[in-house]
Amino acid sequence: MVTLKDVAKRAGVSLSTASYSINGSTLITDVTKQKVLAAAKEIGYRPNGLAKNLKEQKTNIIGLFLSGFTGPFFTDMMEGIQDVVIQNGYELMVYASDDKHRLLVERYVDGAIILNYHMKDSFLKSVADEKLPCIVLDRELESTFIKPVLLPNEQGSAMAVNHLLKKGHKRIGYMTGSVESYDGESRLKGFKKEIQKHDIRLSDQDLLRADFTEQSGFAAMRQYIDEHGQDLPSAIVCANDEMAMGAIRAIQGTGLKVPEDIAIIGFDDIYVSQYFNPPLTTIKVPRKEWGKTAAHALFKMMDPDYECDIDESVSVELMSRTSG
Amino acid sequence: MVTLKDVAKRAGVSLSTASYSINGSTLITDVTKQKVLAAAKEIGYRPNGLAKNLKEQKTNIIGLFLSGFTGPFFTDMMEGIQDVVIQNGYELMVYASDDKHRLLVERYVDGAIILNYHMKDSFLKSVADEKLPCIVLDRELESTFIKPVLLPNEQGSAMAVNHLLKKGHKRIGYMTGSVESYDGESRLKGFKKEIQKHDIRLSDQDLLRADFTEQSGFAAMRQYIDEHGQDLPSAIVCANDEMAMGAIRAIQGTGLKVPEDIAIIGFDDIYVSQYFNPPLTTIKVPRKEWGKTAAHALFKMMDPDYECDIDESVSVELMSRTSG
DNA sequence: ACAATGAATTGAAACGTTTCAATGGCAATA
DNA sequence: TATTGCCATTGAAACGTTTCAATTCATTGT
Repeated sequence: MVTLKDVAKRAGVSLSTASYSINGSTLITDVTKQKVLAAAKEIGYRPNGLAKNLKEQKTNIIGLFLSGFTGPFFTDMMEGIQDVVIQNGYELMVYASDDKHRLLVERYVDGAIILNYHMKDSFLKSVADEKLPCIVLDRELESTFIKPVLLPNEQGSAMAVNHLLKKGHKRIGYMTGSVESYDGESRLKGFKKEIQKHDIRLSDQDLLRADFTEQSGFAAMRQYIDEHGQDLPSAIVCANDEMAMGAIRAIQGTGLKVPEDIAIIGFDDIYVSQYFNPPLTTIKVPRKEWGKTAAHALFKMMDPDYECDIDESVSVELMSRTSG
Repeated sequence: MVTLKDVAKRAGVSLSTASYSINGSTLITDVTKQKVLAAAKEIGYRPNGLAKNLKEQKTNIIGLFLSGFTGPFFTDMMEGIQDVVIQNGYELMVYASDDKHRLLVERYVDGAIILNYHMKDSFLKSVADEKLPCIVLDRELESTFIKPVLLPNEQGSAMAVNHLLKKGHKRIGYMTGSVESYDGESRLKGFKKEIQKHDIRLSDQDLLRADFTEQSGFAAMRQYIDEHGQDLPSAIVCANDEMAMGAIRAIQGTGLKVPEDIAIIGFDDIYVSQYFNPPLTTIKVPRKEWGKTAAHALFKMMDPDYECDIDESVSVELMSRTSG
């Protein structure tokens, strides 16, 4: 491996001069600098990031920690984060883990954005510190070195409920996802709150549980219809679009019509939703903006004087299409 | 920052004993080991990955280097790669860059999978070496430390052409993406080859160029129809599904019908395609398997004795739906 | 009782950088 | 000519580990 030492030897200067030259210090004369640069090029020198990081106690990398790459939801958000991170002279590295979270524990990053239900609150608290501030996107945890940037899930659910009430629905069901998901649980909470607010009774029977995938939505709905025959709500709100799509397919499969027999509202407004048949009424989440906001918040933690150009807070919007 | 030194001091042993204990060496007695582990826990010791990596000249990280996170295409592939990488005791880190590619140059990874048209062949050649083998997914470059794992694009295009010929089409157009894309160009090449093989004339006019996004497909098609009025091919093959969907929307927008007036075939079989209206006929790319194959190939380069459990080669399949 | 064996522990070098502090040389000033 | 001050360069320590080689110490065999 070609090291700075080799470059220095070749250029006939000391190690430190070589280092200064490579890093463009003003101390070094141009002629020496050129000599070093030429030598580096000749022997194909590449700086060793690991050594540099060890010395500087800093990687210039921001980590995005996910529980998995699955689902169409995250790419927009990554783009948003990436934009801001690059703009600040850092790199973004995306990482999915369910167990040891090594890259976080072992300080591979200068800051982290967390959207990973596999990480326990206590784990995050033990890991976040001055040199490694964290933004959490999936829990309400807050401390000196941990700040949440959350979606207005409850508000979104309320929008969906009100939309349906306005259309005259009297009995509204809900399909929720896995319990581990913060977004899932807070969407459910918002739904229940708004239902109560309007003095509507919500029987346990009308609360379906699936796991956010389309398949699970399909299966849950199919089973629900099998069990409760003709005694169905006239509308169902789903905790995400994929389950909504699964539910719709299940309903259609039994000969019922959406939205005529059962209206369905989703959440997220993923790309497919507008093309689905029928086009999905849903709560739009501005994923890219969410990512940007998170990244800005992170840089603000890393540098209290940091100036965000645009720090929009995350808001949510009802897309009224055909399905509900 | 709590270091191993602190742990050693606290446990009343030497630095090296502490290190051996943490790493579970059999040399150390259990009682000492426990003492060290307890001390580590008490003061909240976390190993410093950077220091470790520097010493070991190895990160246990595999990098996936993309040009961007955009588009629905990549998540499946990431999953495939992730599975294999984890299974081998490594971590996967995903990274998008268009310029300096720092994480690759500075040896942050032990191996790399490349799908990034921003990286020049010469750059890759200069960067790949014994300690950093590369799998390329987007070019035919091959050397001792670089191996390609490619999609059978030409074969896929041929399938599409033959499918259309069998349906009686005599004049088939093609919508291609940006020139930088290997997949795009080889799909085009396969199309031309198969067309020639059947002695069909392909006028330049019937070759549309867009940039792989749905919008660009829409725009290109719209303009094409505006310009060439009634003189249209009866079928068009598109280099990916997104453009196909854009093209279909443009066609439908002028009152024409798909597939009755113009048949459309896409490429990739992204998730949306089956739900599109009309459901998209397309060439299915097994993205997850592609990822797995690439990862296996990489580990084989990193260790010639590496045994893959399943090393399927990548194949492609025509999904005959409604659009073409 | 003493050397030989072996196990447990430790000292110290190394990984490739950055950067502080020290050095050397040279021109300008006195 | 001797002193000052500046500038370019260099030596050496440090970052937190791992691991080879050396050391200590108890145990065994003779």
